[in-house]
Formats: sequence, C-alpha cells, structure tokens
Amino acid sequence: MRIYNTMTRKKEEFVPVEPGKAKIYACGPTVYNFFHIGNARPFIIFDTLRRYLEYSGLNVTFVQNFTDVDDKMIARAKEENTTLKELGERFIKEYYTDAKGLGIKPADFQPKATEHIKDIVALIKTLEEKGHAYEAGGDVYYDVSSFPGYGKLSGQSLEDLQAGARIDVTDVKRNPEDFALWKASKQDEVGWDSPWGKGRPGWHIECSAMSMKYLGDTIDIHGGGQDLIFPHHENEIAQSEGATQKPFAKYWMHNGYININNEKMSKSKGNFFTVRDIAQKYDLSVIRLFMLSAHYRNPVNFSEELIMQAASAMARIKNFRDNLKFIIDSGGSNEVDISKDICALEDGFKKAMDDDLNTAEAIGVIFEYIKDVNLAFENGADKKNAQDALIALDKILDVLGITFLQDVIPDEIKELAKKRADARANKDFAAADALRDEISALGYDIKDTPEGVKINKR
RNA sequence: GGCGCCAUAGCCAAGUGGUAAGGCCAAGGUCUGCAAAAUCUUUAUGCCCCGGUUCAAAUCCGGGUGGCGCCUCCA
Repeated sequence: MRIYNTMTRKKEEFVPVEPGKAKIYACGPTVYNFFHIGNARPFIIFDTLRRYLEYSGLNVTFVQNFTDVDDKMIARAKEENTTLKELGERFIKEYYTDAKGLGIKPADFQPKATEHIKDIVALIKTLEEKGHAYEAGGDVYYDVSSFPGYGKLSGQSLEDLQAGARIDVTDVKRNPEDFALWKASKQDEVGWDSPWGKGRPGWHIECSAMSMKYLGDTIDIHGGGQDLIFPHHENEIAQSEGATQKPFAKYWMHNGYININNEKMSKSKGNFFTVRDIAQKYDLSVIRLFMLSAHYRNPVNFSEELIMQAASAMARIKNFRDNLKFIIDSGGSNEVDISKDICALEDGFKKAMDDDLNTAEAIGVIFEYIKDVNLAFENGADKKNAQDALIALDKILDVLGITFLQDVIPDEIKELAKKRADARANKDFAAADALRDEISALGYDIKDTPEGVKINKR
C-alpha cells in the first residue's frame, strides 16, 4: 500500500516498523460538545484505514484519544455549572452514540488525558532534564530553539514562523513559538499536583504521552485533520523526539476539510452541522458514504443537496442487496457465472485502496460490480449465485464500514400485500390498486415477480 | 510576509504521460393489467486560461486567472 506522507509530501510505500503490525494514532475529539461533520471526517477516514489494514492481514493497534481537559472544557464546565469530569463523561457517551451511527468501530485504546496525568508529568520531567523545557511561574514551556528539527513537518523554519506569528510575546517565554507543556491552575480551577505546583497539561503533550504509552516510541501512522499539522503535530514531534531521540511517527496522514460554501467548517465560524442534527433526517451511513466518495486529502463541500445525492447512491446499493436477498429467499434456477465479476470487484477494490486509500475509486468499483452483476442476472440467477454475489459485496462494504440495517417488514404490511394478491387473483384491480396505494403511503414499494411478491422499504 | 492546497459535464467526483471511472439529475427503452419501484441504454473530441517539453499532456514544466487553508482554539 502507498500512503501520502505529509512529512515528505510524497506517496510512499507503507512499510511497518514491525513487520505484520501497524500502529496508528489518530487525534480524537475534545469532549465539550457534540461533534460536527468536519470532526467526523478524520474519525471515518482513520476508521476506514484501520479496517483496510486489518483486511490486508496486518495486526493493527489503533489508538484515538479523548481530550477531556483544556481551556474550552474548563470554560464550558463553568458555563454549565458542572464539573470537568461530568462534562467529559457526558460528551464521551454522546461521542460513542454518533460514532456508532457512522459505523466507527471503537479504537483498541481510547485513553483520556485526565487519566494519564502521571505519564504526562513524567514526560515533561524528561524534557526538562534534557534541556527542552523550562519552568516559568508555575507554567512549563517547551523551548523550540532547543529542537533543531522544529518545523520539519509543516515545512517552515523557525524564523518564518516567528515572522508571521500573531502571538503576543510574553515575558515568561523565551521564544514566541514556545508552547505550554504544563499550565498552573488559577485559584478555583481544576488541577493536579506536580513538581511545578498544581496545574494541568497543555494540549499537545497528552498526545505524545499517550501515543508513546500505548504504541511505543516510534509508531507507523499518525493522523488527523490538516489543521493539526501546525502547531499540534509539529509540537508532538518536538516533544516525543526531544524525549526519546527516536523518530516519532513514520507516516503522517492528514485529511482535508469539510467546507460550507467553500469555507472551512469550524466551531469558531459557527458554520457547522453536528452529526446529531443530521441524524434527525438521514441515516448516518449516508454521511459515511458521502465522506468516502471523495479522496480524503481533498476538501469537500457540504450541503443538503449533496447529502441527498449520497442518499440516492446509497439506495442503489441497498436495492441491489435487497434484490440478491430476494433471490436467495425465493430461490431462482438460472445458473450463471459471476466469478469474473467478483474478481474484478476484489482486485479493483484493493488497487484503489492501496493507492493512498482511494475510497472514491473503490466506490466506483462497487457500482461497476453492481451493474455487471445486474446484467449477468438479467435472465435470472440461482440461489448460490446470489449468495456469492452478496458475500463478496458485503465483505467490501464492511471494510468501508458501510452497513445496512436489516429491514423488517411489519406484519401489517404483509397483511395488506396478501389482501392485494387475493384481489389481483380475483381480477379486482380497483381494490388491488387501493391496497397498493395504502402500502405505498406507509413507505413501502411492492413488485410482482414470477417468484412472488417483493416488498421493499423505501 | 512564509508555507501549502484546489480548479474535470447541470450537480458531485476518480483519473499524475497512452486517448476522460463512478454516482446524482435528465431523456429514452424493458418489466407490469395500469402505475410506482426496479433495471438497462444514452449523456465531456474534452479537463480554468496562455505558452513550452513530448510521437503522445487533464496529467510534466513556465507564466497567468479564480477560490481556499495553515502560521491563534480547530478535524
């Protein structure tokens, strides 16, 4: 598999640090609110990456953290007159609800920052000992000038960064680009005891500490949104490599943004849709298909029109599966050979995914498969054909994390369908049409076939 | 100012040197007692513009135009 590495700005062959294994760390949510679909993109992308590497036979360890202490968390808890802990627990629970709807499997480890204070403090102490960190008034800062590689991920020199910096230079920092590893708590703020007094970790240090704790000093893939390249990931490199003198991550993967009217969706701009809101109106598997319909590094616009397009595309896949299930249930007799089509599906899928996780092309391969199998089944198919076709498709859909709920046809609908069949048998078409309209009004489509009556949920 | 991304049909979107995947919409056909649904077929001599390299360019190089992002919390 080839992966685009932000560090080298090239597609590179993926060679794991340890043969047969893949260690992945993806930056997770700050749990002070419901997450929006811009946040959802990396969750879906890296879940798909993880599934594909597992499908490829690698033993994957996947870590995604929860940031449950930072300025926003503290401000929000204060606003809502609650504790940091309660706020975090509440939105972690909500995260799992939305993630499940989007087909995101829980990571192997989902560590919380607040449960790793000891690891974080130990890492800061190491950095202090090695001359990368200094204390200033209860805060501890990372001295970027002590790390020669600073800027290598974002492609910026320290001078360039300083020239464009919009940060106020404070007296306590040695360089304007120095960032906080540890922040002293204000009077009534939450905090943990440390060698520098009561305080809390800075944002960047938690990812370094938890990545190294669960995955070791050097991992294979570190991922997140493009907006994390600088400063977050740049700082992680400085922290981890400053402490270990070993490479922190072999491959850096960054997804593009979700835009609204070509502008980045972000909480500060207020132009966002939460996954929770969208779930009111659409099946979240549609959002997943929508996300995977474009290459992960490209920006994608979001609008209701585009979601409706994705919903129609989703319906096409669903119809195909329903047709296969109908053949399996009713048992056809016309044997055809679809082994070529199954091979084309599997080969095409692998080829697409091996090329820097090209899910857009992979989805194209699925639709070509649907068309080819439909053509092959034009004059009917037998039960085994349909089973083979369904198993092959579902295997691929599972790697993409696109799942379908089993439609249960209610007895009420079955009853109406039976009455209609009786009316048709008696050539009472007026009654049959009335029953058909009734079924249709309840959201079901009905079709007469030689094998029997087929009922589909719309 | 520094670093970077994007531009392909009415709407989305693959395609990084060999003659434009796929989806949505639309039109036409098939099936059906009629309809709906389903399904099939059709739909870019051309990929923002101008030069260049090449037997060959959406793709590589140079120069424009338009849009966006990071350098401050952000996925």
